[in-house]
Amino acid sequence: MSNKGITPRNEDYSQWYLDIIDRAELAENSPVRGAMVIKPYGYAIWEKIKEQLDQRIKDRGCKNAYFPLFIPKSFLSKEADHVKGFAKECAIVTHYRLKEKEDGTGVEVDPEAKLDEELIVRPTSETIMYDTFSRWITSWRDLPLKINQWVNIVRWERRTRPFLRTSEFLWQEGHTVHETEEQSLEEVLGALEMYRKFAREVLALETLTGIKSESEKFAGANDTYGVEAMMQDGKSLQFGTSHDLGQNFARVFNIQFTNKDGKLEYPWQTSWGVSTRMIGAVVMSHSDDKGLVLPPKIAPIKVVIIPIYSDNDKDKILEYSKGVYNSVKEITEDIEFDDRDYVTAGYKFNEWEKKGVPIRIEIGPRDLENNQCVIVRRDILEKNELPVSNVQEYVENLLDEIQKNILKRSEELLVSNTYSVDSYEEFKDIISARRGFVHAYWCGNPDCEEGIKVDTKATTRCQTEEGRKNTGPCIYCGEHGEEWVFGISY
RNA sequence: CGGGGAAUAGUUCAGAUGGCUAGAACGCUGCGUUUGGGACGCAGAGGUCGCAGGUUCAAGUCCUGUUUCCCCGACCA
Repeated sequence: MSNKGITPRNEDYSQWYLDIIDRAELAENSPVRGAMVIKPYGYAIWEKIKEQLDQRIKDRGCKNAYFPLFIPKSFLSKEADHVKGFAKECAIVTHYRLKEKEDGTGVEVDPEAKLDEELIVRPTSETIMYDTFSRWITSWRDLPLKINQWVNIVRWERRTRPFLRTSEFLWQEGHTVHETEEQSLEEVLGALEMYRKFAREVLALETLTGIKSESEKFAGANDTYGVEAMMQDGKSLQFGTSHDLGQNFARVFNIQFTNKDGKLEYPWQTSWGVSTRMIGAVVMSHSDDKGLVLPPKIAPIKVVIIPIYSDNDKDKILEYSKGVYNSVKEITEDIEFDDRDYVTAGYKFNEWEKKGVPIRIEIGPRDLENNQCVIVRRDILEKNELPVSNVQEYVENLLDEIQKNILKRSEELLVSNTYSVDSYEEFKDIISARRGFVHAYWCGNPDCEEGIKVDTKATTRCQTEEGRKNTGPCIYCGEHGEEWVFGISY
């Protein structure tokens, strides 16, 4: 299918996903919406992301583990606020066996095999992990405990959108337990900062980080912090969170430890996660009319080499370009040699651009003659001729340069779509005309927040550290308020 | 869960007022010519028109029911 004429501001972003996802046809009558198949190319992007983030998580002292997919219903009943946030959108296992239908037309659920206690397919793993933690932790010597897992989770969303909201998705969830409140707060902010830096350095995304309002925070947390990226249409996309859980879960799951003074205490906990939504953020932030633009650090294929030949010079050109291939391969393993002879060169150019491959090297008769090659960079689609002797060094620098340039564009997008307003009129004008991030004063009253949402569709995205210090009259009611960032969220 | 729309080839769709032996584009297969920006010619394969009833000499088209999908809200990462 063609993807010609896609504009970055076109809200039908699903066109950008053609190379990386597909849909699964699930059973008839299934209420599951938006079942997502991640294609090999899309999964390779995820593996790149995963590998680099996993290293950073381990550098923070976390160890990877795996906890069960199924959570006993009673676990979710323990934390009242927590269950309020998830109970309504869970998949529930009620039976454990099928049997053949008597008329021989297939299988049906065996009514004899009803579970005494239903199992919930994890929407997040706090409860199942903390039940175990209560047995792992007895002494201050067991702390801090830092556990991470890479798993799938299920949330029975009423409305799904490819990559941004699917009923099943992949993520990483980190869970830490600490002796003191200070240590846990340090962890919450540390994880948030890890995400912010990861977004900048690997995904080439400038983000806004800060604390969430009461209505936006995670059910069961004292405070939630978020990582917000800005899409090209000015809408905001939250792709990561970090929660200060306080002692809420420790109390209900009875996690206790004996401190250095011999006293029994509840520890302080955090949890934080990012999901496949990150891929959505990358795609929607960087892509252009020709397709994806992937930052080199997460591109499954960083360089593609396209030999251009006719029958009479085929062997010579293949041999020559293979030499260039071998040379570049010393820099990166993520390289593709596209010698398919059943599609034309123009078709290949287009195809690799659609997939967002950062660098393309074209080699044809002219290059063979001049001992050169043609290098095209995906981010700005600039074409250069280059002596083959310089290829290695040039490619290495260019990958770096592309990564930096994409980040720079992301920074500029965020800066140029960030506004400060004092009046509600001004607020409404900017939100409706440009969306973006709008700094404004808000008194903290949920009614004002809700009123603003009803009027403008904008919600509080987060409050930055400086924002807390800036005060002024609430744009909605005029009462004393602090500065918050508003935006329209995906 | 509210409000709209749609269901016909692998995909996107066309088939006013019933006449169909159901089409197009792209994709797919074969042969040949091509290959520096999505190549071209020729030949082919591919559909019980979402499902179930009904009206009619005749239903993709009209009626009833049903299911699914998409979009917009509410809810959420």
